[in-house]
Amino acid sequence: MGSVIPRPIPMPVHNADIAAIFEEIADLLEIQGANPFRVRAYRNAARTVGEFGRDLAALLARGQELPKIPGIGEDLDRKIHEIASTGRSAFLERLHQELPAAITELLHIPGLGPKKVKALYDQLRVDSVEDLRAAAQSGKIRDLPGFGEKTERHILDALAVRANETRRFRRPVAAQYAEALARHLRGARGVSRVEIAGSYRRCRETVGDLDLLATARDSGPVMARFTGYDEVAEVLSQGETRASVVLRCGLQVDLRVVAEASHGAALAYFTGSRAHNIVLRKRAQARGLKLNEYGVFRGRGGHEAVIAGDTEASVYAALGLPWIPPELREDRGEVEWAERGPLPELVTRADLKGDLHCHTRASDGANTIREMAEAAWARGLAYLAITEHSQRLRMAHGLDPVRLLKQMDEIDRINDSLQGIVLLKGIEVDILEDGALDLPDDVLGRLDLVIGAVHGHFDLPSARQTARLLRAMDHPHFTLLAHPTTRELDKRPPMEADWLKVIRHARARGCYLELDSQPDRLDLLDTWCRVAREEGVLVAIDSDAHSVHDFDDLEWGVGQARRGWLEARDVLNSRTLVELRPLLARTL
DNA sequence: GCCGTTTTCGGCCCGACTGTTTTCAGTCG
Repeated sequence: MGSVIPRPIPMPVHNADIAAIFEEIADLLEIQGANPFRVRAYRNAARTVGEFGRDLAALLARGQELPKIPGIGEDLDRKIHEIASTGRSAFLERLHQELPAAITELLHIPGLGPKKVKALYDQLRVDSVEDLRAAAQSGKIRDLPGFGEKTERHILDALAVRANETRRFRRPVAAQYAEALARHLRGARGVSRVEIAGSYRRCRETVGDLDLLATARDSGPVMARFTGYDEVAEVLSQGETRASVVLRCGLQVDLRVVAEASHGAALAYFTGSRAHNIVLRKRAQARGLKLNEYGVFRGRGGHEAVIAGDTEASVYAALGLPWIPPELREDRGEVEWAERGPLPELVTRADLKGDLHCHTRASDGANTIREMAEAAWARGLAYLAITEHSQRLRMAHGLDPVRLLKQMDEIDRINDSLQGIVLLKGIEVDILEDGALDLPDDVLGRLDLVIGAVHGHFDLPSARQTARLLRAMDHPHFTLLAHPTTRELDKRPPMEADWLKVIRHARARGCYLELDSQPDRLDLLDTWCRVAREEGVLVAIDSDAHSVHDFDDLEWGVGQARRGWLEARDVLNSRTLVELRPLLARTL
């Protein structure tokens, strides 16, 4: 048989692919010294497209128009069409003829920006990390104009660090370092408060660095206490009001010290996001005001008068806005919303009345049913669903019908003797490759709720994955889709599926989506939480606890839900047990 | 490249720190 020449199959193009192309165009234009605002237009477009809730290529493939997206004009609209249909951009390919493709990786080395990268390329033909290392090691860089011995050494240092990869820290891990350091700084003389700002305060699932803000009359003592902290491995920079260090764990921490009168403006500024800050500043400018980390000012030159800055609320008020919760500050339309009407009253941990997903020793958990019930009760929960794995997950000791029926009897007995908390009978049943469920109907029908979950075949083509999930939801006893996209941070990307279709199907079938609070899952993702809310599908914020300690993870899930604009009423387990029961009964 | 209750052209967020300079450009957040 002759060899078959495979025809190129067009890869599905996702918003992230379009964003990556725009980001690369921005990098190359910046190195070429293009108009910085043109560069920014591409970067903004990359961010907005990357975060956009609907898959743009899929939209276009169905013959629909692109929705109006702020920052996407005629030209970028055309480029999105091109990338969506071909997976490529002719403009990017033209740029690649002018500059080597690998050169953009040089921009990611700390200390090297577009100007220096351009100089290295023009004068030493450096166009890759390997070239850069060779040039630095042979001492050629120090003689370039604008460079020097220190720059050369910093490049070598950065390349050495790069070998162990700059990593982001999970929020709970960052929390341990952040809280301890903040406590340490609060002990400095003259410090009235220390707060953790940045992406940490915005409840991002991971943080790249920590931003601490201290309020003090005199910055000296707190600066000294910061750089002298015994976990500091290196001081990157240190001035009067600002310093950066790297902790031994590799986490970078930036500290800013401001006066009491600037506390609110500085807290807003260092909480970000950068895109949100830019929107606020433009808004200030449009009102004849100036906003910076010291306050809101009216007037110019030597006649500036401060009109706000001591609290965040005063800053927002000066711009004609209500205070916006940090979790919403991503430039995803929050300022427009704040202007037009009330912002959502975001769900809090205290709103959660129960938890619909946990495991015990019967499958892969560490504790008994009673221990889990008591731990949940101690954390203020009034109901808890026991949801073991099903038989297919042999490794997790999944339950077959016989063991499940036995456990249901056991739950009945324990419920009789429990005070203050009620156990619900459930299962985390495997959704098989074809969308069938891993246990027989008559058994599933006897449970209070059925959580369906994908634990294998993660990489089916999008259409098949979607069909699999829809079929599972069609099952008459299906209640809740667990960790819907199955992503695990640093381990497994979200599955490919038509999530809008999945969400709408959940709505049509009267079932729900889960936000799994485990720190490396935090799945449903924030942007899809928001779509679920808009589509009227309730989200259950569950711990997926495998031990009594894991109920504390609910805090991380709530943070993610807040980033997804969820209010208590959008959350299934904000209901009391009496309100919940009818919602668990499938009627559609 | 985008955008318009000042504008279809001319704007586009702001400040700290470092290193290489000798008054400031580049980088970063």
